[in-house]
Amino acid sequence: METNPIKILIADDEPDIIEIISYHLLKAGFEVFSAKDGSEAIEKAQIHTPDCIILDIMMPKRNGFEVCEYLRSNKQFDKTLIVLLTALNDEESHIKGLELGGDDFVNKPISPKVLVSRISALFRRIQPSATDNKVIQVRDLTIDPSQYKTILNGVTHVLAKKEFELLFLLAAQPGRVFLRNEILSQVWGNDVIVGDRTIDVHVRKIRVKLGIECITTVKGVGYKFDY
Amino acid sequence: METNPIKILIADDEPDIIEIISYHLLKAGFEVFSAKDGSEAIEKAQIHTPDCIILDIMMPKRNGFEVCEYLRSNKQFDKTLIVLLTALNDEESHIKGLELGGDDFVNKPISPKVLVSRISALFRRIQPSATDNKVIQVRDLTIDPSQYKTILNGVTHVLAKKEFELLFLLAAQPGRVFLRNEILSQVWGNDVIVGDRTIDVHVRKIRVKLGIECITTVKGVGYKFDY
DNA sequence: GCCAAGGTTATCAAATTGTTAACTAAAAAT
DNA sequence: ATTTTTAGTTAACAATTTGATAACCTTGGC
Repeated sequence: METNPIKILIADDEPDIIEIISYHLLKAGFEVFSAKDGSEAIEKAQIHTPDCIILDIMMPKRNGFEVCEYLRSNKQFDKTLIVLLTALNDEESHIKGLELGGDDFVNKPISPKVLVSRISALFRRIQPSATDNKVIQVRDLTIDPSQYKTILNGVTHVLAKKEFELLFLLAAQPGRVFLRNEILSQVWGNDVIVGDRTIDVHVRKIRVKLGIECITTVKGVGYKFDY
Repeated sequence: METNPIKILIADDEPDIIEIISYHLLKAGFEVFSAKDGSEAIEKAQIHTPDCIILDIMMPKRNGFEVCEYLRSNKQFDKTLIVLLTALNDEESHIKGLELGGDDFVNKPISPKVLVSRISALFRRIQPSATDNKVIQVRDLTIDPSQYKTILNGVTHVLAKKEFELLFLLAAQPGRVFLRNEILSQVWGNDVIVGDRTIDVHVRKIRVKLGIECITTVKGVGYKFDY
């Protein structure tokens, strides 16, 4: 899976702030852009479509509130996190910032580490859960657990639940041999007791339905996905 | 869709804090539960499965960090927002709280209005699809949630509320299989207990009313929209 | 040939879903 | 206020699909 780095734009009129925060963001693995005022922030945002924008509220040209409002009126930045940063420590600004669509509001002075930590927490929350089912793609075979769907060469093959789960288990680690015991505990669960031939029968059904040799028998050991 | 109020659990050993924050949360339309220590927080969390938990860090029995860690080790609370609240104002706690899985970390004293505002911002961010009422258009089928209206091939079909909500849920992510549990919690809500056949009956009504094969059964798993 | 391991098939039981009708509660109409 | 309509739910039963097993077959090694 393609793992482009997460892009963050930081807009502040104090070069020192930009420098120190950029440093910490880079160290945390983000890709960083910067802007020195509100207008530049909008320009850079349009160019790079960052995943997160850190906005100082008091900036020349256009202040943070204005930039935030502009971004939120644009569908392009729907999913862009906005972190507002300010030396003002008043309740009104705080609430205003959040109501304009800010995702976080942080008072200066702020430890760069804490800021990075907060941003990471936001990303963690909005990212689709890591436990989400992942699509397996091998040559012309697609196995999609979120749809319980197996597509071979453009044709959808409908597998029953157990068949699908068995295939998915094996295909998740192509080449690896799964012992019969492993297969039983993963697909059937630990407390279920089924007979010796059950796995074989299911393997057969998969072979028949897909019509390809994708599950290899390893005699005396188990089965592996090999395609 | 499901319009049950958002549930928030607040855990703090100072009754005054609970009272004032509860007041503001209730005023903002949330349903509020409270706990006076860490153990009670966990109990109440298990009973009510709140959408957000506000945890004071310094509490008797189990402190906020411990509760946070416990919640995060439980899949049941995957999607539960955790806001950590503390009078300690040190960088280490702040980072620790976020790394343990907290979604926000707020220093006391905090204006209740600001706190509510922050929580609302978090919900706004994580529930983008829950609030957006987008029209779904697939071939000659239009599903318009703003009007609770389904148009197939120019003809308007009137679906009842639950029928419509079920169809909309599935159609919002075509192809994706929704487990029966997911459907129940999305359309009927977490607290409602309905019988096994209820979903089937509603699916049938949709099928009959629309007269097309748009909902596919995935036996042993759930249903998906496929048209 | 004999044995062990796996393959194949048919069959039956169990699980799951589909269908219909009836009941209840709420909303709308009279 | 009463009746009528509608939506939602449930129960009972039918239909279907899936899963498991037994029985038998095939293959390869010794």
